[in-house]
Amino acid sequence: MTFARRTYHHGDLRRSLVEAAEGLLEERGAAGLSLREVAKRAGVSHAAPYRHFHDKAALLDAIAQAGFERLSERVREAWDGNPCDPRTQLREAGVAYVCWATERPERTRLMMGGMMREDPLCTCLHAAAEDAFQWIFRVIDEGRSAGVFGGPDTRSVVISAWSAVHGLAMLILNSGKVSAETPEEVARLAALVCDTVADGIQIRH
Amino acid sequence: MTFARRTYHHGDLRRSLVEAAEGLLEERGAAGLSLREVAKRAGVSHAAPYRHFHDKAALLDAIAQAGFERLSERVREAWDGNPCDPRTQLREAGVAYVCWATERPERTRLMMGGMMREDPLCTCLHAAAEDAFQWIFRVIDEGRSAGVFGGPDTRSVVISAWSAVHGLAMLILNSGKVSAETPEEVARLAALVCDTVADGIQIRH
DNA sequence: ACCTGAACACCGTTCAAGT
DNA sequence: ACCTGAACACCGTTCAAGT
Repeated sequence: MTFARRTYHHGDLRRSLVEAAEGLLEERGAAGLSLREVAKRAGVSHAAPYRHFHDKAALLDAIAQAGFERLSERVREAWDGNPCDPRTQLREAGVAYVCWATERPERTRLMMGGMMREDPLCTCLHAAAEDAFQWIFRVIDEGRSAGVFGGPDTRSVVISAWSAVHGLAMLILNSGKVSAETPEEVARLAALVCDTVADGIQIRH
Repeated sequence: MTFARRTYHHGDLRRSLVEAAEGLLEERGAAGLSLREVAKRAGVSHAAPYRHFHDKAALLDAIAQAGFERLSERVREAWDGNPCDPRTQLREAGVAYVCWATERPERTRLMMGGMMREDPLCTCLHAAAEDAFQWIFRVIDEGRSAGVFGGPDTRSVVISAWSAVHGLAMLILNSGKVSAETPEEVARLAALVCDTVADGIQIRH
């Protein structure tokens, strides 16, 4: 990738640290990730990361934030790809959400495991999460405007739909009771859960 | 509670350790819980806990297991309290699940945060979790037998219902986007989500 | 400006030794 | 049988010092 360092200065240490941390995260989980090991893998001393991140939490925040941006992108694609079809939009957005989450177990645990409940130091992380969740809101809102979905109010329906999608991802990841070995099986379950919710919020004629 | 120790022998150190750990858990979370601090609060040396637990994970497992037993009890009560009424059973079981979980944030994060994905050393933990989840299965199975609920098969319907209930609890706990400050608000949202699922799986006449 | 090396206060875990 | 105290190998974080 890059030829031997000529000085003790690193080219782009911040990026190298994030990449090393992402690798270590999927290998050992957030609890087993040590900043010293990250620094070692990036080829610097254990104190060097503090030039780029205030502390360990700040590095994990950066990884979580990048995760929300990518998840957001995937859900947006499902929205874009199925215009004027709220039921399919809901199913495809849900499938994208659950597939993305289950493909990256440790990253998802980091993002969804309650790291966001801390001090509002990192507004960027909250903004990235907000943006990802925004697309689910739009799917429901558009469906209600089109007269396909009903329910008492948009917020209530969003909570129901998002709970089902998010819950399925968490159960596959953490419960050990909902087995979905292949990506196809994950997608099948996600579609099933989304269709059940769609049946529950659909206006009947 | 107990009068001064006469010897360096502790009366029931195992129990004391669990209680100290439970307190520390809700105060600082699983990541901030140290075995040395638990030992200090129980009034023993930092090596003493190893007489009763193989390692830190074993202590956390014991706490998680007790949690599943209590959660199971609450869901079972909802089942018992509403015989021959699957729709109400589902709603009340869901409300019990979400309320219990949100009342004990750190304990629930410990139980549901992926601790169970480890080696099958602790069969007791898995059995306790299995038992808790069993009641949701029964609610759906009974509802399908009674001709109230439909769906392709019981397993699929259970996954949809459990996903919605579990997902709501996780979103309230971890997302920072679904706010439910009071127990009443939590119960209202849980009932709403359960009713949406019930609408989705109900057989229509 | 960017990184190093030593230092500090913590960890989990082990083990010989005490009662 | 049950607990202690010292010891080991790790942590995260800080900071004077180097280039």
